[in-house]
Amino acid sequence: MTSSRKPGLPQAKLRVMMPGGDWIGPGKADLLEGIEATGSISAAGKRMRMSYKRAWGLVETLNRMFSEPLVSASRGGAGHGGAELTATGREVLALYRQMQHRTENALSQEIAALSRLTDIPAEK
Amino acid sequence: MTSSRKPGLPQAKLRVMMPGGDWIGPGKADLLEGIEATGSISAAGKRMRMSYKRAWGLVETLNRMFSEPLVSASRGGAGHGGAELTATGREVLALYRQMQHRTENALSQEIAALSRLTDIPAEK
DNA sequence: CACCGTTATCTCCGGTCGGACATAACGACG
DNA sequence: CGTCGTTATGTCCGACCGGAGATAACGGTG
Repeated sequence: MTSSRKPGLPQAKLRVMMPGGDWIGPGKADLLEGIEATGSISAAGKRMRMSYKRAWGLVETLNRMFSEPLVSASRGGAGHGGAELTATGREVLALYRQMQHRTENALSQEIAALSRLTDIPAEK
Repeated sequence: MTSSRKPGLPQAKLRVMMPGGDWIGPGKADLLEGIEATGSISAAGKRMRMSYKRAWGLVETLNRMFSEPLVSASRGGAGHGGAELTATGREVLALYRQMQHRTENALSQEIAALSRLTDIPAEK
């Protein structure tokens, strides 16, 4: 062994700034995914250990960001209320995941180079 | 004209998470560039309309992130003190800019698709 | 040895963010 | 028509962030 290194590789995260000044990043993407998986804003928030207030605020922002809402929510009713992604919502989520994968693939070279710069040079 | 759109395209910003929990994003990259250009932490901060305290804190973080400092600063002396990028600093800055360009190129397709989702559909 | 501009460090403070909690509305269902 | 779980909305509060400003250290230079 000639050098040691902090555990874990550098990791690129993506934030897509939208024209209105809002943005979508890993947090909102995960929340969308959680809503798709659980059918509920509060459950999706709970999964991420985030208060309902915050989860609801993020959804409100997401719904403002595009010309059509990404999340459709309903109170009461058969399933005692719930939420689901709209077609636009699924599309935006898929696009963000696609962007994530593309960046990961595009940056592996530089990630490795940065990781080397966290090496602790061996003793002379 | 069949649709209108908010001005400006979506824009991807990159945040590279480093193993220690710190990260480097557009702000720290611009600050490094400013230090390289001005030879001073305070001048670089001023250019970005940021307090010296904040600029100095960012530099401290940057110097902790890698195995060698990115910025070398000196008080007093010939030029009344100043700061410059180390070789590692220049390398990290170049790598980040490279990553920026690669992501821009890799994501143009999805950026365009997201932009279409901010269109306001034409009247029927 | 005083001067200079920058680095380095401190305190104070206002704005912001998010959590915790409370409350109400909702609407099908039994 | 009461029950239920969720959405929707509010208040209160502590944590954190960053700016403003003060102060000192530094070390060549004149």
